[in-house]
Amino acid sequence: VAMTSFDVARLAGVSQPTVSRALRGDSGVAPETRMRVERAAAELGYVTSHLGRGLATRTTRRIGIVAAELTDPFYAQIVERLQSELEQAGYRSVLFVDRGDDAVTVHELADGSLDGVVLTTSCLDSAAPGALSARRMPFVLFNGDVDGVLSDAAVVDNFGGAALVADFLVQLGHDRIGAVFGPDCTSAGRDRERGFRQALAAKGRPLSPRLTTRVPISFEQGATSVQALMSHEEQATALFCTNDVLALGALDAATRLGMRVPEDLTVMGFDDINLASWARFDLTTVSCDLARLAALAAELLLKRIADPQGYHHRIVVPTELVLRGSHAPPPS
Amino acid sequence: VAMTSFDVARLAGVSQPTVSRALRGDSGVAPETRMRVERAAAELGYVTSHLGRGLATRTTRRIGIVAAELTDPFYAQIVERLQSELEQAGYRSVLFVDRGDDAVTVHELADGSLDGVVLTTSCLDSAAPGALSARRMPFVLFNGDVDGVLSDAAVVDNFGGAALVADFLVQLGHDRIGAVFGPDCTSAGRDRERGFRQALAAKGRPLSPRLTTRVPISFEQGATSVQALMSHEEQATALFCTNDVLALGALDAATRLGMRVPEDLTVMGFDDINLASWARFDLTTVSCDLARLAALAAELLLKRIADPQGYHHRIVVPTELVLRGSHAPPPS
DNA sequence: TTGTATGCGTTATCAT
DNA sequence: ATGATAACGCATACAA
Repeated sequence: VAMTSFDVARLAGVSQPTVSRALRGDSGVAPETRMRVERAAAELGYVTSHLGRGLATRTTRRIGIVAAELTDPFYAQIVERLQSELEQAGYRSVLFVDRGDDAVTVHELADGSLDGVVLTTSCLDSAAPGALSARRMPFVLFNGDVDGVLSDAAVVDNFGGAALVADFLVQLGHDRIGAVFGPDCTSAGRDRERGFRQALAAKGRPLSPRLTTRVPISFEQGATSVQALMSHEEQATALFCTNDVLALGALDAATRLGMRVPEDLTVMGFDDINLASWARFDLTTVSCDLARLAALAAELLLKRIADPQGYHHRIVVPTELVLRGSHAPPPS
Repeated sequence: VAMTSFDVARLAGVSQPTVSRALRGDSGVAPETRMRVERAAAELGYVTSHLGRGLATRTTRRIGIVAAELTDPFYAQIVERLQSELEQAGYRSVLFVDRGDDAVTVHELADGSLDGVVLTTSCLDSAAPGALSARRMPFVLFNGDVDGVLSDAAVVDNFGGAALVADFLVQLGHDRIGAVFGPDCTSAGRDRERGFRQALAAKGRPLSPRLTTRVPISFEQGATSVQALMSHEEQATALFCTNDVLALGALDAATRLGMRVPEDLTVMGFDDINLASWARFDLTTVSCDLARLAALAAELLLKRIADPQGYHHRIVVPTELVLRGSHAPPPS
């Protein structure tokens, strides 16, 4: 079932380059010739070879997406949005899963099989962005900044969003406020933590270290954090989890421990992922229009591919509080 | 930053084919030569071109995964598992999202950029499997059969699993049993429905049409189904949703309607996705080891790629009931 | 063990 | 408007 443009050419009675031109809709092909070629191609079930075209054009219409495990609903959601945006622009997505062990090397991304890369898991000190940059490989950072590398980025107002949470909790009257932070190696994690701490400090309510923990991001870690924090004698009345996945885990653990949310414990998240609005969670959180963020990231990347020399852009998407059912004033 | 094996060859003082051989670990290369080549390659930051290699070997080490939207946690989970299995075997995954509009055409899959395809969304009458088969393109069906096409497939015992649910509900004492079925165009949907109906009929409890509905598969559809079914005067006391995503939607709607699960309503699902075990859902469901199913599908596909002429295999994975907290005897 | 020559399937450049 | 020819970057058969 081998099929090349030569076969089509023979059947249509033209030369191979003419087949290439006709099938691509190149101008300067006689309408009648084009017809013949298209008919021949259809008859043979011919499909242009991706490899042949790629080698000749030095382009692949493929984008690498580096994400965490898709069992993390945050990543499932943004990969879905990125793939959709890229597909609409005629690009296919190659999925690279960063399972934390630095297994995604630059070699895999820079073997000429990709026109560009979306990085969604980069830390401040990650090597990939710098390496891609050095190779002139187009890439964009999704909600992340990296030290010392000029790059395009679409990021959330992480600092401001976290500050909104702090102000809100104080306003509700909470005094014993706890927090579950994610790793501080990412700019998102760092900024959310800083925003929260600074806003609390500004209200004269500095965060107690004993009501604070830092864990890898996962549903399970969110759950175990609650168990740990709630075993103190001085229990928090409100808990800020720096992202929704941790918050959902916290809600789950609270349920298992027989605590009522929000009567016994206020839980707040960040991201407003799909699950947050489900009735069983009804999570009060910080929304940042992830769909728009993905669209912006895709757009930045495609612009970079089209114009490798252009100025770099860093777009910040604003945040807002979404009040649902997981918050309340502290129990009296 | 263009870099070819010729550049490496020149720096190492050898011919281009020698570079190819040395870097691939081909036998018959002098250790000292190999050293020189490797050093030169490292110095230049050379990476073998995927397109060049692909064109020469007629192989790409890439697999297409056709799945539904990743916001469906079932698909997020299986794509994650498939990607992981394929990655371990040295293959990368290209993600194709079937958004229901038949947008994934065979042309996209058969342009020579993929060594094989995993189909997870095929209906009984889908065109893709037959077309891939005609083109001798390796593919495997994930939990699905297709009419009239010889193919490899890893499927769940859908019929048996659904029968387990029927027997269990009857045993619990339920009399007014309802069901939310998915589309009957897939073999999984069809078999689950048949298994459930036949097992109920065998117990002398045929399914009442008024307590039955058929909807596309999504969280939202599961929710609206409950609203519809529960507005009858004759309310069901137990509801079988033919997959967990529908069941989670049902739970969500039940919560919104102020119904208690399982006191007022028993809800059962099928698949045992990750979310089913979260405390906030605690869904009683049918488990079928999705991780194993994904591993089997990947294995079948890789075997097919290695031996295109081999016999086709259809592997059926058994099911078992997982009793959690969403079931109870009917309210008296 | 290594080098030479060729082919993989396209697009692009140049003639005609 | 079309055809001949040369890349694109690699692997492979063959020669040395």
